[in-house]
Amino acid sequence: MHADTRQRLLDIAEQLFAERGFYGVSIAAIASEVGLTKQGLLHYFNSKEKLYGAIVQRISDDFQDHQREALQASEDPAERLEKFYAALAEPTETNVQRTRLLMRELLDNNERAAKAENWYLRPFLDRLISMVKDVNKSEKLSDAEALAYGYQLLGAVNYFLISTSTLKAMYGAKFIEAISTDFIKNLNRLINQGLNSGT
Amino acid sequence: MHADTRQRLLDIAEQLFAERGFYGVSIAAIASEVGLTKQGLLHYFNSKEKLYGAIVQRISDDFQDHQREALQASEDPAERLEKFYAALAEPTETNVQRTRLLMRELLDNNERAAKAENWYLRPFLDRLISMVKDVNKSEKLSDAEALAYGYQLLGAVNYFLISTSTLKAMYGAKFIEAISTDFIKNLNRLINQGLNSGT
DNA sequence: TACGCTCCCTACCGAGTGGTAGGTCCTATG
DNA sequence: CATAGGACCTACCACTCGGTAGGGAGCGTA
Repeated sequence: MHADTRQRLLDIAEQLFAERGFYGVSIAAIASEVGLTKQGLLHYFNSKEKLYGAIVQRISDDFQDHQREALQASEDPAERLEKFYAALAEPTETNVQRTRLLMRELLDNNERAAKAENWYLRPFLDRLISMVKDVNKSEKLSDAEALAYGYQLLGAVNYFLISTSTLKAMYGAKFIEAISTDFIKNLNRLINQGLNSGT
Repeated sequence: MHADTRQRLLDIAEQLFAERGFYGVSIAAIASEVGLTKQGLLHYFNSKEKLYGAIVQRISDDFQDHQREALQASEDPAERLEKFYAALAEPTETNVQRTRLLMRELLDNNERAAKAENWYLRPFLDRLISMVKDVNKSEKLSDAEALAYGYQLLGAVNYFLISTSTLKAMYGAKFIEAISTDFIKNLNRLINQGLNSGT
């Protein structure tokens, strides 16, 4: 019961973990933000790791949902890919937040990478590979080529998303908004040109 | 004096910070790795922040040195850009390590972003803008367009670098090596096509 | 010999960490 | 009305954190 408190816990913890990282946030801080004591939190998730894991899982699930939606959004594979990346690049607050968190996960995951065969993003990437391969079937891209290509765009989008706040402070909000526009434009160009003009 | 110990301190701390993040490493852990006590470390850098700052500064300086070298490596602006990104993408251990650390900095910097006008990467980015603009002068790219473009490639390269270890665990080392080859190939194609085929 | 300086140590501090033990209140069910 | 269990509390545990105080060994200089 009280799934409400549980949700709020996840929401706020997600935000804090995204901003400060796993070691940068104490469960006491999270709890107090929700209006609980540390032990109130531990009542729902009996360790810090469990809480963190639940958050990553939730994000991963949502990501795959969005990916499935993108698959059904259009008939044209190229357009599908465009929409997919456009959705990823959307500078929503929660989107930026989650990208930050996943980026941190990717960095921290390095240590425990041994168990990464079953990494939560595996199905996400597998689907990405097939999406890319669908765009230009005549070329018969290998899985490696497709992933290399899809990962470049993924990196471009994610890196830009987590940079915007810093860039804004550096160059001013207006300048960065201009960049955001150019960014998407450029991205779509890369998607279409990159895949249609041979290896 | 004893610049030797100081260097070893910086080297090892850089490695640990890159792997586990600022809050993930204690100065005691760093010191013991070097063969010192915590207080031996504090003799050289009288706070954790100072140590971390020195590391970021050192990386930043080296990056700009490499950038300057790239500028003098070739006469052709496009080729210059190619070499520049190729150098960034080199999967050296130290290169990967430093990319990880800088990525973490970028994530953590969000909180203290207010003071980012003088961020250590500012000159690096400014130079990048002019490098991109040099490639196709006839088009007269705006600064925003140039940065959007340069940043996409920057993100693609950096994101891929920090991902390799996880990807290897997921898809196997052989597959990822294949991707690395395709990655550079693809990157160069993006550099040339992206800039020469109109907005 | 005396002095001061660099390098590095042991001992210690206050604050904060994740987690446990045990209890109280509230509500739903019998 | 009794009881069981979920939700949440206070109090506390053992431990780690970054940082300070102070001292000692080895050195160069006077």
